[in-house]
Amino acid sequence: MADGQRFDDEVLITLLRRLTVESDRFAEMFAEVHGVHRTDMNALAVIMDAAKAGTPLSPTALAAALNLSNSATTSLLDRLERAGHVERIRSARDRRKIELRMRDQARELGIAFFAPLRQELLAAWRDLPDDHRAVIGRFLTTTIDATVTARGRFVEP
Amino acid sequence: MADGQRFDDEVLITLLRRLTVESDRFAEMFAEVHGVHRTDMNALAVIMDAAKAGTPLSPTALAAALNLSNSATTSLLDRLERAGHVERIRSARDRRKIELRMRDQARELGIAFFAPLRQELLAAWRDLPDDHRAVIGRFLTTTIDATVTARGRFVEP
DNA sequence: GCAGGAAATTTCGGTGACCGAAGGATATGG
DNA sequence: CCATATCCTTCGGTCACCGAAATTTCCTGC
Repeated sequence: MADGQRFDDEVLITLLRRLTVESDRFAEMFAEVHGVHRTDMNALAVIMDAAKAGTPLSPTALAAALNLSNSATTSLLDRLERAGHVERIRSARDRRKIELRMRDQARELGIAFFAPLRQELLAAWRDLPDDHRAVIGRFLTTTIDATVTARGRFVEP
Repeated sequence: MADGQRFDDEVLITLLRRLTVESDRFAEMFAEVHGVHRTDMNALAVIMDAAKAGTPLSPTALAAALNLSNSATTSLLDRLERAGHVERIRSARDRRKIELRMRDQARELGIAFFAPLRQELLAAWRDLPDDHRAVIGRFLTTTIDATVTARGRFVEP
């Protein structure tokens, strides 16, 4: 019965909405289980991305990325430092600046976060042939672009 | 150069993550522009879904759906009622109960929320043939299921 | 038909994340 | 060196949220 379904625009939009809602729930549940806030998870993700890119992150840059005030970012970093996820290091060249370094603990938390989801996703996609992956990849890319564009429309319509 | 890209598991996971991040940002920005909280948006979505299903929603059921305490839900409903989005109606049969009714204003807010995004998405998908839509639809469905399963693994592993 | 308990919601007091403004500390230009 | 800018933190206040107690209404056994 399932295979006969027509995937018109409405159905795709509904599926997209369900996907984002479920992803959100997953992240929220994970944060709750591990006793951290959603904001903290997002902050760790930003810091981790910066570490991957080799760019040491500053509190101000983090605040901008999270759309958060500087003062709120200070207490966020207090929390993360107290929990042992992050280290504040005064820059040697400009001693006003602070560089944020992740501790291994946080990296392990990130892996623990994604491992179960990752495993399920890989299993779900195991039999996808390359041409289907190409279709899906282009779909995701254009959909991401559309979302970004739609957000831009609000800021400067 | 884009068409030669290989969409292996890693690439798809990255795209999926970017998609959820961008969707989140879109919702957050919309909430901020309209002076409501994220929680309020989620609450309106739940209430709207219930209205579509024809099931009048109670504050307690809303609290459960939002994973929120009853007292927090009370003040949330105070906000929504004060803003004119929702109406509290005492149930005629059981006068302890409250039924939540959406006002047209909130429905219009929801439409205003989705309209720009919807327009962009439809444009992005305009030329998708049916067989591609089927591939995408199955992908989204299995991915949603995988996410739900992964969340279940945490609760009772 | 009424005492006692259950159910649905609200009120109350307290906690903590967040914001804006003011306050150091360090760097840079004249 | 003094003035100004930059970066971060501290401070006081606001508001969403929580847990527990209070309120209103329903239901059951006697």
